[in-house]
Amino acid sequence: MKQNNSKQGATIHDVAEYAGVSAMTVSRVVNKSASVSEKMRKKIENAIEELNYVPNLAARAARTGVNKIGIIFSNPKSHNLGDFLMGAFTAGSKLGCELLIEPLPAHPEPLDALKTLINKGVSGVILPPPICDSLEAHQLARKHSVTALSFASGNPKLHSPAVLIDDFSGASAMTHYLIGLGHKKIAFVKGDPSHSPAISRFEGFMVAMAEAGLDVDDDCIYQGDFTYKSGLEVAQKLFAKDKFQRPTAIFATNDEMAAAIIAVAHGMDVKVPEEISVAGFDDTAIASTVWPQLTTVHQPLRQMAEKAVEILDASLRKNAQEQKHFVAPFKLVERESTGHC
Amino acid sequence: MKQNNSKQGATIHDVAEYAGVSAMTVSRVVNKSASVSEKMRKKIENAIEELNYVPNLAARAARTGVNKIGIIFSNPKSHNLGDFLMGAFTAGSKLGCELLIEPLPAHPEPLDALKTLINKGVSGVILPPPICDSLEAHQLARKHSVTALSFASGNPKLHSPAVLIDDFSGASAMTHYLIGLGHKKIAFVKGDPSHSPAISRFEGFMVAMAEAGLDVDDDCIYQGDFTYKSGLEVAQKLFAKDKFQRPTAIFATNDEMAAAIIAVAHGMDVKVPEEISVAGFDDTAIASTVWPQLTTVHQPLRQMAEKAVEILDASLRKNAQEQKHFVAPFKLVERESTGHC
DNA sequence: CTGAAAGCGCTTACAG
DNA sequence: CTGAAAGCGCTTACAG
Repeated sequence: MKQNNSKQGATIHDVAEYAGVSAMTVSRVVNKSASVSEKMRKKIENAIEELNYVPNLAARAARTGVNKIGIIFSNPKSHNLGDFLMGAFTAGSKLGCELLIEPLPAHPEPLDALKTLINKGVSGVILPPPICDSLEAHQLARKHSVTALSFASGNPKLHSPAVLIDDFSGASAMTHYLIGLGHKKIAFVKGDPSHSPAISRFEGFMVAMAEAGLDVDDDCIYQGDFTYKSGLEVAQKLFAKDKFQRPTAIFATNDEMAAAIIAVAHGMDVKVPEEISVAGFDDTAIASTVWPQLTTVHQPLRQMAEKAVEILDASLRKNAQEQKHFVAPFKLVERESTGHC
Repeated sequence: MKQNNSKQGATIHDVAEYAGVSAMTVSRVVNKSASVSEKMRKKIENAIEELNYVPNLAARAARTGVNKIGIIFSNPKSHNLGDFLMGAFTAGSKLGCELLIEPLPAHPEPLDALKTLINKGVSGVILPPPICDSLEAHQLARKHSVTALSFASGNPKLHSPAVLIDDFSGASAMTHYLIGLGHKKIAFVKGDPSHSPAISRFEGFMVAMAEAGLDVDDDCIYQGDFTYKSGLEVAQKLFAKDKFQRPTAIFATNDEMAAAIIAVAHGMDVKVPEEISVAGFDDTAIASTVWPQLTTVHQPLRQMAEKAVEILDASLRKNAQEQKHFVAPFKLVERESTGHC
């Protein structure tokens, strides 16, 4: 069975011949694995360009072994798993590394998931909240020479790689947006306090309100835990209030809670956004499922996952000169759940 | 950088030596690519077992080229993408084949997605509804000798491979379950009629009702389109009815619509399941997000995706004696949104 | 039915 | 800094 490749693809030898050097030197340039004279590098880079050379990952892997990267994730039912996996696997197949997924719920202790991955021989591992903030996890990884990358942490370790968004600024931007719409009395629903991004988002909200000279009453701050159900409970308290006492906008730390608030509003005949604006955070699938669709802060999970895999892959190669912390841009997504006051 | 493999792993030569044959013959046994005498096969199979031999996929790919499998999917925001990708990539990495994902929304015409994949050199492609039911799509694939697998079609082509659940029986089982709970007046929300599973599910409902000798009033059948919003609209009509005229249970063709119905019920102060039971279909993430959590029919997407990739991979190898149609078992998942009448 | 040889495209020592 | 040789583990012709 022959390879069914339309572009037959140039090999390292084609490049070598074209540039008039040995395959060895081409390999060195491609992998940045040793110094090559400026002159040769130029010639080779030109040949690569000209011949449209792309290294054959399978051949490389046959010689080198595959780079295994572990991924721990907490919630198999989460609404953003699809995006995350898409990004991770896109990068994985581009770079030719093997991805091992380890769901947290399969283990009694979170650290066991990491141990399992280490035993399977990973060279790096992606850690989401809250395990990305666990010192033990980082120590365990380091002990086994496994690079641990904090993913979407609100509080990344300085000495280890991280991919994240600026949660503080994201929340601040959303708050300013609501204020810009004329809202003065804005409620906030906190997330699970053990998740570091929840903290940063809350801080972003508070600081933005202070910047605008707006007070935040204690009774406008609700404690949620990121679940839909907790959003339901918050909404029930919120809408039990007299209409004129109520905040005119509510900003929830994630989309699931915001979606729940909309659901309750719908049932209590409170019009969204006419009577109350509702904003979420993350822009997961549920944000565009519910109606009215949620105004939220988009977290580019797909690109973030790609980047995380790239960083971990690079950290194992010689040319590991990648930046260690990658802060992805968030984006305010204005949909139908928010409006003028 | 050495491969960081705890188990160093036996090679084909180790197996050959252990069995006292040539590597060539081992390869033949492993790949079932040519006939080998019973005696040798036994010896070799024993050696493989004994040495715990697993073929090195990278080395194989270096020689053979990778098997590329295309995946078309319709909705990047769908709630079950995560499960699906997880299964597909699990199988992909186990079998050493490359997966190319092509989102439908990226193309003006659905067929363009397929053309793109064909141009990229896939040997097989996974087609979800509704494109799996398009004759043109199958013809196009066949014309380019690409194997097209229908995924979760309600109406798979007999001559081409398919992975699906028995939607008819799933819907029937759910209907019988509701009837068993004492419900007599059961409403049904149809799905997008261009999706073949929607049809089968409706038929399953109707037949089950007939089997139980229960009438289905025309005004108990609602037309939805699988979206949350359509569920919202159905719910508004439904709950506008007098309490004593209303059905005591409603069965929606998918979870999103069922979730919307619960949301409206919540707001109109109709207790679920005390006053109305709500059932969904698919068991996607949203089913266990909402509260009360949805009683639904679980479709094992992860395993189905794995199977689909396995079938497509096998169809390219010599030992393509796999069954062509794989019907995965559905499961009735009883949660809190349904109860006694 | 079985095997010795050559090669997939790349990289790792080893020389210069 | 550069290259000729050998080898990663497997499979494809080619012989017998």
